[in-house]
Amino acid sequence: MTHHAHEHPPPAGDWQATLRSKGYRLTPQRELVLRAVERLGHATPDEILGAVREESQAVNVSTVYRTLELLEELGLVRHAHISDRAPTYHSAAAPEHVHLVCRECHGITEVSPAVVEPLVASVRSTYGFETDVGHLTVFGTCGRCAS
Amino acid sequence: MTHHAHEHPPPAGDWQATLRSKGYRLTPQRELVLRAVERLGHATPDEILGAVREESQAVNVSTVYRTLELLEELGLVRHAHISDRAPTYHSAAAPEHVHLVCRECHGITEVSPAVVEPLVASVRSTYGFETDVGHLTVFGTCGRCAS
DNA sequence: TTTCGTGCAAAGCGTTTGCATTCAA
DNA sequence: TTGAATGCAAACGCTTTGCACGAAA
Repeated sequence: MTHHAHEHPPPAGDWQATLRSKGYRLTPQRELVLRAVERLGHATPDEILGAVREESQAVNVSTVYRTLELLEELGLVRHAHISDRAPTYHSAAAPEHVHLVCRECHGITEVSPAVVEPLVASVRSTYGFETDVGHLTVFGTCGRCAS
Repeated sequence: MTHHAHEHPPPAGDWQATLRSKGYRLTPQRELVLRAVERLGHATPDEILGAVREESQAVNVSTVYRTLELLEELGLVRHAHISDRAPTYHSAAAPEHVHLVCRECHGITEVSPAVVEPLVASVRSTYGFETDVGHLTVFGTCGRCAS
């Protein structure tokens, strides 16, 4: 039996059931934050806050942080450390991917998890280590900047 | 001709020449910080500060930060993001390695760069991307915690 | 009605900066 | 002697927290 970092990515739209099933309440703020994360793609807490505020409703910073933490715990969103600054959040419904981040131009390339499969298999068999592929960020220099 | 993230790891002990050759001054603080990084292995700026302070000489936090930045620019030290908190620094003289970090027990396993070679080769040929192997941190669940 | 969730404001942590002083060259 | 490096203290960016109020259930 194999292990995966996140075994049950909940179906999109089912977030209401996911919240309720664990006894959490359904609030407009939680919906707004989740929608913003889905819409923005890779966004920092601050960007999410900005997006939510444009969306007519005022939400507090601390609510954004608390909500992101909750949504991540529920497996609805995920985060990765793409810059040396704030982490970025994206929907767990989005296909899992690895980030290539260029140190020079700060460009981001999303690549298929297939690329890291040999690595995943290797550390699994050697160390029993289960890689969190969606969280993986590879730093380096992109093709344009390397030349 | 192959590429490496850092082609000229300066010989240990040659840090004085490395500093001088670029017009930087030799100060006791710089020596203390470099020695602390080499001694501690993987240490945060704060831990480095503590270690230096035990070593008899008082050094300011800002000097530690400025020195680490300089030493990294000179290729004498390197950093990786092992926790969600502060980065850790280690000597560039140490053999390059990849970090496996367990989300549950926070244990760190150092593995050979050979493990990521397929990944490195793949993104190089597909995207022309040159991976900074020494900076790579793989998050997941270690064998003990997974079982 | 009863908690849970939120807003607010303050504090927290890690890091950076401006400026006067010190010291390597 | 002189300018690079340091110490100090203040500010910074991002995140967390305590507490009173508000609103889901």
